[in-house]
Amino acid sequence: MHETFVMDSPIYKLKIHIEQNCVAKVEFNSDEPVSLPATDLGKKLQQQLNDYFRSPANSFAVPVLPQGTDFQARVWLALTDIPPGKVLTYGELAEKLGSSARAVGNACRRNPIPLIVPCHRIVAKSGIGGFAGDTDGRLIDIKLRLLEHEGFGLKLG
DNA sequence: TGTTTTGGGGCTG
DNA sequence: CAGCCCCAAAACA
Repeated sequence: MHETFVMDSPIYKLKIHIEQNCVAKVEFNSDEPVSLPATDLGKKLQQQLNDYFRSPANSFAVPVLPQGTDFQARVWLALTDIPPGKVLTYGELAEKLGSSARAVGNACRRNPIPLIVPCHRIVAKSGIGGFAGDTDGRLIDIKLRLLEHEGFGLKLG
């Protein structure tokens, strides 16, 4: 089972990919027209996203497609333990995992499901860090706006 | 402000 | 396997 839909959000247009009844990928660069989810999971996720944008305290509870190396999976799982309104540095998460900041950054950079797997809650000790594979531009702006939505000022960066 | 250390991952032979 | 390169970091001089 495979479906893709595009939804609008206060932050950006979101393109959601669903495979094997799991969320598989999220993209922010869709210029395609908005389309409606067809599956139960798609509808549920759309609802959760709307709830999140209404209030950041609403987090996500959806199955995600197993992907990546063992280490990447460990990092991505750890990300889901960070609640809205909290941020960790790459180094702090690395310490929890017995790894290094550089390696954690590598894994975050390859997170296929940004926002839902909240890699935006990881920042550099000095600076904003990257988002969705980029280190500047539009995607960093989205990261800043997500963090702002979750209660942080625009001082990061 | 450099420079070095660092660990995961991809690529090549 | 080794060797080499790339990185969303951080420590250090």
